[in-house]
Amino acid sequence: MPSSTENPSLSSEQRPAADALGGSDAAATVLQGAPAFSPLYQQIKTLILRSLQAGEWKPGDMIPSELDLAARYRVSQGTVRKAIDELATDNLLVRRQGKGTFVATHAEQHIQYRFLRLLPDAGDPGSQGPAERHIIECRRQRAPAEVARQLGLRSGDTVVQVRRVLGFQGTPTILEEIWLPGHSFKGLTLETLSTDKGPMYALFETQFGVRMVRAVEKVKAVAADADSAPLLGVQPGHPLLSVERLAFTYNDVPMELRRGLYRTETRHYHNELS
Amino acid sequence: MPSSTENPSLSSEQRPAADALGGSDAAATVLQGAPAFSPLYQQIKTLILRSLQAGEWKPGDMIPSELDLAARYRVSQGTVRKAIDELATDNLLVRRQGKGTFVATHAEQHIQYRFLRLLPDAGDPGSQGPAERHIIECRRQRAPAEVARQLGLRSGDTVVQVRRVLGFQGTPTILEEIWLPGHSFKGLTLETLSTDKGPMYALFETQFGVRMVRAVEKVKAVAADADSAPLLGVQPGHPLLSVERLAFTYNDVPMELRRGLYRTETRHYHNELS
DNA sequence: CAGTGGTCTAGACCACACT
DNA sequence: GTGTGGTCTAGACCACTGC
Repeated sequence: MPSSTENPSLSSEQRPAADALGGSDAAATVLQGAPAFSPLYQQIKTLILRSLQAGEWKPGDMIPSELDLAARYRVSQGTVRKAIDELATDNLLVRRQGKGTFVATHAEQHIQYRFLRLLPDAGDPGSQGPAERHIIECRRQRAPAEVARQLGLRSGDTVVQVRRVLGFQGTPTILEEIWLPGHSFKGLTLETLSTDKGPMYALFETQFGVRMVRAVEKVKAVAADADSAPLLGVQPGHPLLSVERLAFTYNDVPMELRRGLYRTETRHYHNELS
Repeated sequence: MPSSTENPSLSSEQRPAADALGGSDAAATVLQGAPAFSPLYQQIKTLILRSLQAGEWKPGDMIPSELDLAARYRVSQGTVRKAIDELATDNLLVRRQGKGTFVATHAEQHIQYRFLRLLPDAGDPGSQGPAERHIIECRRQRAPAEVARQLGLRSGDTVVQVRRVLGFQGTPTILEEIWLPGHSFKGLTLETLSTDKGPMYALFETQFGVRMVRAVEKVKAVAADADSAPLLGVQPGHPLLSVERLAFTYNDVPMELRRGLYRTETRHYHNELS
């Protein structure tokens, strides 16, 4: 135990929360001007987040126990607990009683597609086996202006473009166009994608160290055009769901833009509101 | 109020009620079969929920302070706190520091439509003022089989059917068909609906004591049919978003079925995934 | 000022998973 | 049994709101 002067009323100033136990300490940060009050557990949350970004703990790994972290950050278990709680509700960590707390991953999640909201109208979702996948193409090119804008790239930067079709029980159902920053996805090839089984986001984690954390989608109704229609086996003009997804890594950095066309004759986009 | 509000029954197995928790219990009850362990804060949550359902505290009301509730249920403040925390993340309660904890309401929420996910493609959501509303009809009838099924009614029970159009800046955009259990919405008329300003869900709260708590939606792409097209000012065949919403009150009781057709030329259905 | 929710601590004990 | 997360308590103090 360090200096017995660990007095309980540390809340008035920002606690440095010495990262390693090495004890850089006592350097109470002075809150000048604007910086609003930030509770300790928020600071802990940020520190944990930083370790996640830095790859100190990788997807699927178990992170140190609450007591270990409490010792490391020099706070009580309850404070660490609250930080982890929030990270868990954000789906960045997964708690498992009796075992430990783990870094969330897109692999090993018994739900095949974590972000895909398309469900069959009837029957349970798991009943129709995995989707059939056909990669149409995978090439590197210069980012179109709109793509660059959404991915936070400079217009002209290299992106990887992937096109593929997903089918269920022999019926082509989803046509997707995916753009990824070339810089972060060096070496992604059609070969890689075609060979791989399992969710694409799992591949991104294992092969490129990129973990998608959250996403926003814009959904519209559109008519199938001459290009898309044959790939989905419908007539031009057929109504399709257009789903544009922007997915983010840690720190709200956009890392993927995905434009999908969904057939919804026997499936629907499912959403829960509260 | 009279002191009749005594401690409603907590599961006796783990809580000897008032006495010191020294070691007096150990009443390791052998409940075999189903009844799994239920933490105290969950029981508290259920009790609070019950009070909400019973209307002891109405939407907009302030509920008793944490310390009051802790005394009432004979538990610590922390336990009440955790119960309230969960109810707050479920959007059933709203905490306001320094003021109190309040029952959530659809009125007074600066967001006009709590469940409506349709946003303009560009510009901020609040910029285009309120929607223009036209009630087409409001009548009582026997529930079609499918409607009855989803609302948990017997086929043949009375339902209120409402049809209306919402427009933005002069453009009809949403055509909705709404079914409500007749039993819970006695006295709902076209007159009432037309006169009222503000969200329909707010009206439901104030006039009928029905608070919608959560909802699930099924979204599809469809083609405008001959009936809908003129009401939305589009050609038959025009692609529209079909949004079927089932909304629930407390206790997951279904209370509204709503089928909407959305024009999405300049708007999109927005969704956040995590 | 008093009252409310919000943070933090320290310690006890319970439930669960592995070995 | 040991180690993990999960629950519960009691008490202290902080931050915000309104009288």
